[in-house]
Amino acid sequence: MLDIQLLRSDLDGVAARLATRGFVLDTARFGDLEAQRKSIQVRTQELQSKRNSASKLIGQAKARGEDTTAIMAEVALVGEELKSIEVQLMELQSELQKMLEGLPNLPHESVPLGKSEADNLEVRKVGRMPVFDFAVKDHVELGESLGGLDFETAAKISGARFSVLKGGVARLHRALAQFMLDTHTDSHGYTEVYVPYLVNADSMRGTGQLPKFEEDLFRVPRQMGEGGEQNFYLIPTAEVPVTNIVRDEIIPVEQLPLKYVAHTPCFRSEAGSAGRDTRGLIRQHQFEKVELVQIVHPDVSYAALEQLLGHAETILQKLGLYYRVVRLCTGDIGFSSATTYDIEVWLPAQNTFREISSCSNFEAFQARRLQARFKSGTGKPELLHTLNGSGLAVGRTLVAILENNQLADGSISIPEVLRPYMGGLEVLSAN
RNA sequence: GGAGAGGUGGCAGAGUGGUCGAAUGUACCUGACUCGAAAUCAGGCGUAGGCUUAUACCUACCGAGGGUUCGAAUCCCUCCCUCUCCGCCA
Repeated sequence: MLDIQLLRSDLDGVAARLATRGFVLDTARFGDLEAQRKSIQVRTQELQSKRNSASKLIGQAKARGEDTTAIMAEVALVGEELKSIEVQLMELQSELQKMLEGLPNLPHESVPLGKSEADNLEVRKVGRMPVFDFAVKDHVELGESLGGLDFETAAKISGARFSVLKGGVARLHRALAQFMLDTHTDSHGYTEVYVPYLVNADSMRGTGQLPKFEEDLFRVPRQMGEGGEQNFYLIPTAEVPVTNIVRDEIIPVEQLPLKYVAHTPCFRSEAGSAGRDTRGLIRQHQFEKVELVQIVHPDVSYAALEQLLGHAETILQKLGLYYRVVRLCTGDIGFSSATTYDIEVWLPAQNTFREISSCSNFEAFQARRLQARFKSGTGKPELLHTLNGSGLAVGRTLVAILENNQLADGSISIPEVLRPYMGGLEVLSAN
């Protein structure tokens, strides 16, 4: 959420910056709502003040045993007007709130201008593109012939966009997650957290998934007492529960930065991506991810972003995967993000790079919704900055290992760093 | 699932219709005392919003939402959460 004070003081400036990411801010409507809000709020507070002081007088008069009918008649009139004007004020404020919640974050000045994915900026390529002296197979073919990937059974159990992993492939998948967690906790200073996979609407609102992106989520209705109904939502990323750890909290400045890593499943409805990436593990309703979250002082959030990006890259380097880092342009960054780097891994079977991590600085956008603040000594509480990044998407990393490490006979050479997690296995082959 | 207790400021904890945004303690900040510190004493110390050049002033907030009333932390209704005991259970 943006600071409403900023919209009041520099509406056109905000509109211009939002325009760079293709968002049209209805400045006339905002100005209109604000003007109404202002006059009605002033009037409301005036009336409340009148009522309060009259009520005080009544109390004092009664204490002295005096007659109060005259003043009570007077204040009754105030009450009438108050009742209707308070309703108006509430409606206006919820209109404004709705509008505000629908505004995406302002891109940082350094974000390259652009309309779409095509305008993203390649920052660097790292590693060496693997060369094969045989025809490469894709991960589906490899996984199935290893007896470790079964989409038909998954379709029977659940439907499209689910998978069943078996044997060595299932273990490799687990090994990847363990390796990532261990690396981030042992070498990068993150604290491992285990968090709920079902969260409430407040948490989804806090990180920006709600109200705008409800159709991307799996909602789990929940019957409460006496006809009450509330929803749980399956998390689309660990970002949601982990970042919400600091919702409504005031963190002492000396505890910063908070660095958390969590390994969770992620659930996405993939509404609107029908027909895209239907083959294989690339786009699933359920997948695993190791997520890095940092909660930091505003002064250091951009340094923290570079650091976090480096932590994610380390995983790829240790796995020996070829990848590139891409700076997303204004037209392609996510709703809540001020700056985003994507890491894309090389997939030889597709002859292309595919996203395997996304690292973002949200600045105070999420913190404002979350009321996540820090306090130093005597100072007032201030909003924190929040960041996160995948470190990495486990399913897609598995795809990358299968495809990049395939041998001519369809077996897979296990990266050295994973072997301790695989009982020392060096090559994964059928049976 | 059954029975009970409770949700108040950073924390602890008073407050059952009228100067209560809230006693008191503690933490924190400032000052005095001290060579310095501790102890002690004095003062300050919630959040959000409005209006304002600025002070000042005003409004809202005592788990959430609704209601009664001239007036609600306090009374009524609904919901949520926490704790204790019993039962069941991975």
